[in-house]
This record gives sequence, C-alpha cells and structure tokens, in this order.
Amino acid sequence: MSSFRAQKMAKKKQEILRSAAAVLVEKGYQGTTMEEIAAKLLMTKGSMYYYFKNKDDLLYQCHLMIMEICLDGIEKVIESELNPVEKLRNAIKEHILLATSEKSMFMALSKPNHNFSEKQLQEVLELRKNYSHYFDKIIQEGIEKRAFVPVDVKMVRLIVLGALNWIQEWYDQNGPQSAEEISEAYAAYLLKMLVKE
Amino acid sequence: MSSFRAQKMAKKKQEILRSAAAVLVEKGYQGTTMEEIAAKLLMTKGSMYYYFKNKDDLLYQCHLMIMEICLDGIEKVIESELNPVEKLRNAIKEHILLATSEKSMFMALSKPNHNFSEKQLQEVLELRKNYSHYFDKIIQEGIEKRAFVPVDVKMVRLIVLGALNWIQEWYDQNGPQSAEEISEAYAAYLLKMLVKE
Amino acid sequence: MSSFRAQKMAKKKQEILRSAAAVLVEKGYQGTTMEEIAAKLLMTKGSMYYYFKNKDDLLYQCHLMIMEICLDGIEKVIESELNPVEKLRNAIKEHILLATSEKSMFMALSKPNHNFSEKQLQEVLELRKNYSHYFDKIIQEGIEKRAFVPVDVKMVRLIVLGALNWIQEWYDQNGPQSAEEISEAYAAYLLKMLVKE
Amino acid sequence: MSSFRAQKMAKKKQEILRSAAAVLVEKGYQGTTMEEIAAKLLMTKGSMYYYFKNKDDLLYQCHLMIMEICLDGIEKVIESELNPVEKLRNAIKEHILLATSEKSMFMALSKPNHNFSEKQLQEVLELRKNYSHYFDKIIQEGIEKRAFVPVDVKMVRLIVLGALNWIQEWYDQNGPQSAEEISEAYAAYLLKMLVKE
DNA sequence: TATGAATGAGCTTTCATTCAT
DNA sequence: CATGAATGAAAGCTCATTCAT
Repeated sequence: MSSFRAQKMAKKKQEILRSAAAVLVEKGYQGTTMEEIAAKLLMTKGSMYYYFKNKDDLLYQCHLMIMEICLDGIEKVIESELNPVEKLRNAIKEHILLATSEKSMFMALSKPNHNFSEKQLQEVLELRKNYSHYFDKIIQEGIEKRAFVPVDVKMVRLIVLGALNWIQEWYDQNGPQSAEEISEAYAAYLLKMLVKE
Repeated sequence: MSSFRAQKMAKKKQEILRSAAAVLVEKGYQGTTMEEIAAKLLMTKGSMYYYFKNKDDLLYQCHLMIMEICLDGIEKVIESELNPVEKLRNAIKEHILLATSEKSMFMALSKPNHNFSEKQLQEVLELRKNYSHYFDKIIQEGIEKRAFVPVDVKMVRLIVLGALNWIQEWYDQNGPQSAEEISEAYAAYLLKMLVKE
Repeated sequence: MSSFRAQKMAKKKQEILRSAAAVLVEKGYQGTTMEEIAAKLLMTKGSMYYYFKNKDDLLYQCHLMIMEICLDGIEKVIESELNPVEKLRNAIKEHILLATSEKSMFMALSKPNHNFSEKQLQEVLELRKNYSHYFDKIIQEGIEKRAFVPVDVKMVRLIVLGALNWIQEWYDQNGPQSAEEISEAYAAYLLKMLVKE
Repeated sequence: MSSFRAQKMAKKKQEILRSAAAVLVEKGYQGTTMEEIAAKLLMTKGSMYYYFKNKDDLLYQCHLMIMEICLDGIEKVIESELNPVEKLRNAIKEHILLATSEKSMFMALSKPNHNFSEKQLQEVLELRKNYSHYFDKIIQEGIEKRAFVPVDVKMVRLIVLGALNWIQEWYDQNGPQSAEEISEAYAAYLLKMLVKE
C-alpha cells in the first residue's frame, strides 16, 4: 500500500530530523549547511530535498519534532498523581535530561524567525506557549494547594526555563557531573524559590 | 597630534562595536552581514574594513567590549560595602539592566568558536571566567558570613546566570514590565535559593 | 561504477585545466578571474568550485599538469638512442613545440609563490628540478662523449631554457614563422654554444 | 620659481618610480597594491595620487624610466669604438648588471597590456623596439665586418634577450655567483653562437 | 529514490580612487 | 602637500536549490 511507503518515508524523515536537530542546535541555523547534515547521515545534499522542501522546512520540522518530545514529557508529568512539588521537580528533571541527552532542546533553537511563514511561526510559538503553560499550570496548582508560596507565575517560569536552557551552553557529556546529578541539584535549588521553609 | 587622530578612530570603533553588538546578538554571527552592520551606521560595507581587519575581528572586539562593560559593573558591586545579599541583588540587577539596555549581553554571544584564533578564544573565555568568578565570590562570601545557606556555588551561579541570560530571548522594550521591575523581581526570586527564611 | 563517475570527473578537470592554463599564462595569476576561466568553458564561476577547492588549487593543478606533459616529452628524448647533439636538438624542439602549441609552457607560470602551501610549492619545484636535470643530463653526457665542449652545465642550461621560455612573449600563431621553423633555428643556434666547429 | 617646484616634484617622482619598479617586477602589476608601494616609501596611499594620475600611469612611467636607463646603457656601448664582439659582450653584461642590480629589468615587466591607452602602449613598445634594434645593429655590424658568422639577426637577438631576461627568475643576490661572474659567462657562451672558431 | 553536477544569489574581502581638511 | 577616511566595483568563495539521469 501507499501507507507502507508513507511509513517508510516518515521513518526516514524522523532519522534525518534527529540528526539534523543535533547539528542545528550545535552550530545554529546559519552555521549549519545542508551538506553537513547530509554527510552525517551518509547521504548527499540533493537527497535531502526528497524529504524536505527546503532548509527552512527542515528547521520547522525540527522544531515540531522537538516540541512534540518535550510536550510528551511534560504531559506525562502533568497527568501524574504527584503533588505540585514533585511535579515541578520531575518537569525540571525531564527537561534537563532531554536537553542533555538529545542535545537538541527546543528553546535553544531560539527565535524561530528565520524565514518561516507566518503560519509556521505561529505554529511553533503556539507549541512553545503550550509547553510554557504546562509549567505555569504546575506552579499555579502548587500555589492554590498552598504547596508553593504565592509568586508571579510567569516570571518564575521564565527564571526556571532560562536556567534550564542555559545548561546546554556548558554541559559536557564527559564532564564530572552526570545529567542525572545536575537535574537533581537544579530541581532542588529552583524549588527553593517556591516552597516555604 | 597623532594621538588625537587615534582617539577619533577609537571613538568610531566604539560606535561601530556598539551598533554591531546589537545586531550580532539579535541575529547571530552567521545571520549578520557586514552590509547590515554598516548600513545601520550609514556607512558602506567597505568602510568597515578600515576599522576592523575582518568580520571575526569585529566579533572578537565586540566580545572584549561587552565583557569590559560587564566587568566594570560587577567590580563596582564587589568593591561596595554592602552585605552579600545586597551585593548579589545588585549584581543581578546590574546584569539585567545591561542586558536589556544594551541588548548586547555578553553571554548571549554564546560559544565564541567562530573562527577565533586560539589566543582570541582564550582571551574571551578568560574574561568570562573572571565575570563568573565574581559571582562565585559573592556567593562564597555570603555562605561564609552565614548570610547564605551552604550551596554548590558553581551550580547556583550557573542557574543564576542562565536565568539572567535568557531574558534577552523574550524581553521587549515596549512590554508591560520595565527592566527595572524585572530585575527587582528576578533578584528577589533568585535570592530565595540562598537565604534562609 | 563509481570509477566511471570518477573518470568522468577527471576528464572534466583536465578540460578545465587545459583551458585555465592558457588564460593563466596569458594574463597571470592575479590578472585572471575565476569567472573568466569559467566563461571560456561556458560554465559559471560557482561550478568551478565543484572541481577545484579554490583558485590556488586550480593553479597548482595547472602546474602539475603542465609539468607532466613536459616531463613526458623530455623523457622520450632521454630514452631515445640518439647522440647528445640530436638529443639536445630534440629536447629544444619539443619544448618549443609544446610552449607554442599549448601556449601554456610551464616555466612561464613563473614563481609559483602565490599562496601555495609549502608542500605544494616543494612539489612543483621538485618537478621543475627534474625537468632541468634532464637537460643537464643531456649536456653532461655530450661532454663526456666529447660531442660537446666542456662547459658550465648549469649555466648553459639556464641560457637555453631562458631563451626557450622567452618565446611565448613574442610568438604569434599567425606570424611569418612556424613553430617548427623557429624550433629548428633555435636548436641550431643554441647548439653552437656546445659543439666545436 | 615654479621650475624649482617642478624639479622637486620630478625628484620625488623618480624616487617613487625606482621603489615602485622593484615591487612591480617582483610581484607583478596585479599583485602589487598602491598601499604596498606607498608603505615602502613611508607615504600613504593617497599621497601617490599627487604624483601619478593612477596605477596605470605609475606603471607606464615605470616602463619609461626603466627603458631610459636601458637605452642609456646600450647607447654608450653602441657609441664606443669597440669591435662588434666586444660591443655585444658589453651590451650583454650591461643588461645583466642592470637586471640584477635594479631587479627591475624592463622586459620583465612583460606584456604591457594592462590598461594602457593605445598611445601609451605604442610608446612603450617603441622604446622596446629601439632597445632591440640596438642589439640588432651590433649583430648586423658584426656580420658585415666578418666578425660574426651570418645569422638570422632577429632570431639570435631573441635568443640572447630571452636568455638574459630569464636570469631574474633564478638570480639570488646571496647566491654563489656574483652578477659580474654570471654576466661574463653568459656573454662568453652566447657569443659562441656568433663567432667562428 | 538517490545523486552528480550545475547554478546563481549573496557574502566577505580587497583595493584603486576620491576628497575634505 | 599630505593624509585620514570613505567608497564602490569587482573578486573569491559558499551554499541552498534544482534537475536530468
């Protein structure tokens, strides 16, 4: 069937996106060439155009894929039966583990201006907003349940996500601290902004 | 005198750097063209090369300039007679005010790999390390004076600077909150990680 | 097979080199633009970079190609069973015919300083030395066999090659004398420096 | 008087030309920048334009100056009371000494195509022709006086000048042989083409 | 499907030239 | 007279994109 073809193509697309995202995060949009992405997958530049309309499309799909992964992660946390403190702790840990393992954390693909169509741009920003809102939701819930002290939710969320997204700037897979350890510590410190002694 | 000429040239260089830094931070190294930088100063592309050897040199000098400004700021804080809490609060506020006013905060010129010579790279990294160390020093002092609870100094500093540097990603000069307000709030929230109730 | 592709690419490279050499000899390295070379082959500037890394590489490969042709020519002479007088006569004639037909005689690509890597430079100079040595060998052999009078071999060789390489400066394909005639005359005159009456 | 001014200007022009010629011969027309020429004279680029209309003009004047020097040299030889053999020997030696000392021998500024006006081009070619004719004259006179064997005058002259002009390609001021020695040897060998045993 | 080859727009850089001071 | 500063045209080079095979 054609659905078989389609499935095979989707698999390949995924493979390309996963590889491309890593390079794009590392070197930035303009600093990454199609050739470089292709080479890493033992393909040729030209072949990429069978799967993606153009470089912008590739970047766009990267954003979508990464956001999907992130949203999956946080939705699992949201739906869990944990208390707000544990929820936020898990959300933070999940974010860090994704960012350090995939080395392709979404926020780092910052400012998706590039040449996106208005529709594409809105789509990406919408997904980001969703992700942010999940954090807001956890914080809000925590405040309402008196697990957290009252705070400016948006601002605290910006602080938290900023701290998390910066990790990629210095994280070294071969460094002394594991991503696991880092995520534990980050969660602990950041929670101090929200819990009363 | 020739020193007059030299001074005039230095002034112009400063002017270019200031303008260039804004564009470089906004669009990234590869996304910024020499023409764009020049146009913003009502110059021509070619004229830039009278002042800077090449694009890399321009970027390098940007890093130096920005770091100088940042270091000046934090040194003033360090040398003040304030207690650690106020020192850190001021350091945070200073950083945010610089980042939002100049729109050219240093850390955002992330990963100065581009084509820097080893010497240039080391120079920039050294300045960054100095800046970071000032934060460490404030935190360390706070712990020793029992103003702060004991923490992993480096990790807390990474959280703080990460949160601060992220501000540029969303800060909007015409937004509802002034940089002043933001900096107050950030300082208050971040200090919660360090002070006992 | 991939070797078929490779062969096709090699052919194209040859074609480009042959055309480029002519222009380079005519106008010099700095006076020749990539666009000019490309245009003569009905290509675009950009396409050249598919075959050659940069302009220097193109020049380097030109040198290699030309030297190969020259060395092939003189090796045939060296290996022949002729006496020294005839060998030198043939070497001179061969050189002139190549220089005038290809209009891309090697020595004329003088001073291969341009931006060659040390390795490239050594490679080219080595090939030139080989070529010169073949002339020396012929002269030396002639002296030993008493076909030539004793002379400073190197100096006579320099005179001969100098005279030959100068031909390009004035040779005109449509001039009154054919390359054949010129080469005959040159050989005859130059041999007078070496043979006793 | 204005003639004093004019004289001073002429002196300066001479000085510039002498310095420029050396660089032009060394690096070629396109390979030499106005800045380079100016720097060697501790001037600035812009100042050159007070003395010369443009770069082409500078090159043109270089040709004129060099040719004047060469012609002065050979005219002295021509007017001497020596026999043809000695005349040719001296002409050859003079040429070599100029070429190696000034490192700015005229023929080396080969192909004065650059952007010369037709008039300029004709002027330079005329001077070159004059220089060549002096050699022809010496050779012709030698043949008539039976000092030389009959030869194709033009061709022998081309051989001689070719050999001479090539010297710059390899001459090294610090090499084992002095220009004096080289010129003696060259003259001796080249004369063998013309004298009977 | 995949790719070798070609293209052209756009970028960095150089440099002859100009001109106010 | 001399020069600091600016300019713009042209060059080398890169790279996203296309397309015949």
